[in-house]
Amino acid sequence: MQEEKEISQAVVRRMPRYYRHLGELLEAGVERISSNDLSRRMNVTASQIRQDLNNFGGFGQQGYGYNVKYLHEEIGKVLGLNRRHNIIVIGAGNLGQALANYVKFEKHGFMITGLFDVKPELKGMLVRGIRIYMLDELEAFCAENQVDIAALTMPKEKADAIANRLVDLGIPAIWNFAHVDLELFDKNVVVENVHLSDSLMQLSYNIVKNQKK
Amino acid sequence: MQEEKEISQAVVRRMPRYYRHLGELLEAGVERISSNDLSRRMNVTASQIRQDLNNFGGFGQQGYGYNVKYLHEEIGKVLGLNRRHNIIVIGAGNLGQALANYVKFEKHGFMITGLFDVKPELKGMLVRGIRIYMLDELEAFCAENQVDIAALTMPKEKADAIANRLVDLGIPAIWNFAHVDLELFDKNVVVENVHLSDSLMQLSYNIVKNQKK
DNA sequence: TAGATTGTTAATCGATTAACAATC
DNA sequence: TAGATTGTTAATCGATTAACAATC
Repeated sequence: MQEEKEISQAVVRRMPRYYRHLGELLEAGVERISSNDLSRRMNVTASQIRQDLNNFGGFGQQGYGYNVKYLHEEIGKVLGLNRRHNIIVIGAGNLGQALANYVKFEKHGFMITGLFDVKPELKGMLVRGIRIYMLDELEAFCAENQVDIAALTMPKEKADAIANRLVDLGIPAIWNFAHVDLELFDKNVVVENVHLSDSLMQLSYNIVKNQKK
Repeated sequence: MQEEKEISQAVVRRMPRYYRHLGELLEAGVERISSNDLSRRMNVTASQIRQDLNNFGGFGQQGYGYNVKYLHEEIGKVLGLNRRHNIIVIGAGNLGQALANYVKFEKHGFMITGLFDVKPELKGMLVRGIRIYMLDELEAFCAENQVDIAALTMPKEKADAIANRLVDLGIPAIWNFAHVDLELFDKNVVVENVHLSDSLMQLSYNIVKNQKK
């Protein structure tokens, strides 16, 4: 198969933001938009918008601009939002339950289908209709249900072991909230980190910097 | 005052990760480490590590490497972790309460001092000892308590209005979990976005890409 | 001292911006 | 057709990597 030109993660990181803004324009009833108008709205250069989009296809039309509905759909496809993703959440603590309660994800095809924990008192509980299983039921669950993404919200000490157990089960992607860099033996598994502490520290850095001015 | 050389956000984003790894080394009783050993551990180049650190000072010693404890402390100072940051959380829903329950932040000086919501039934409730106030008590609270960071976890429709109210109150930084790009009239306010949906979409992109191979 | 490893300058690489021909 | 705006090539800018002299 022809090797496609690798698209940089810098570009990929920007795509959800385009998708979001186009969704807002769509809701506002805007039919078409030029890279220039979009650039003003998003505070990026028009040039970057055109470059970014052209990594995935020629979605615009000279003299016209971009059709909002069409571009929104196409970016959705690029991001894989045209298919369903089943998510399990490992760790049914506050963060795990918060994720389970977050309905917005479903709009884009991300469905949480199970929560897992080790605390016996949680067994069988429902969070917004989603069942909490015991961690030792994980293998059985995965045998019967397709799982596309596992979100890790357990303490960092347990993250590596469980992550590799998930990899063994053939789960292709990990959404990691545990405060470690996962060490996976299968490098093909996709990992996306959400390190809230790191984010706070960046914020803190910028506060201190700002106060020096 | 002498204008300091601006440090790129690319560098700033990497600092919390250095801090974390040095913390782990410290706990493991490691006394010193060379950029080369650290680079192997973190999967970055030794050259980048030395460049990054030298933006903030010469923390190492030729022929020796870096003293783990010292470097950890210095990066902590760079990130502003040597001072206390008071955080209020706007929106006492699942995510807001999950943040309030997250004890780890306190270790680095980030203290949540209040939650705010509009639902009357939440008024006066405690989450891990932290009180939930009504949103109309915000001004009074800020008059009596120093607030360094406001975390926004309310629905996106309300985010802009509340964010600008916070800016008016002189709060210097916003940790934004609402799914919008905030439009602030004061550009000096520091904003750090945590867009969970965007993160999921990136993950989704990479899953689809991986499956094509 | 000899060996190790930093701090820093120079070289390379990649990402962003500018420019413009193509074309709707 | 004339005007607008894309898609794409070329130029610039910035970030990463390599190299090495300084020095512990």
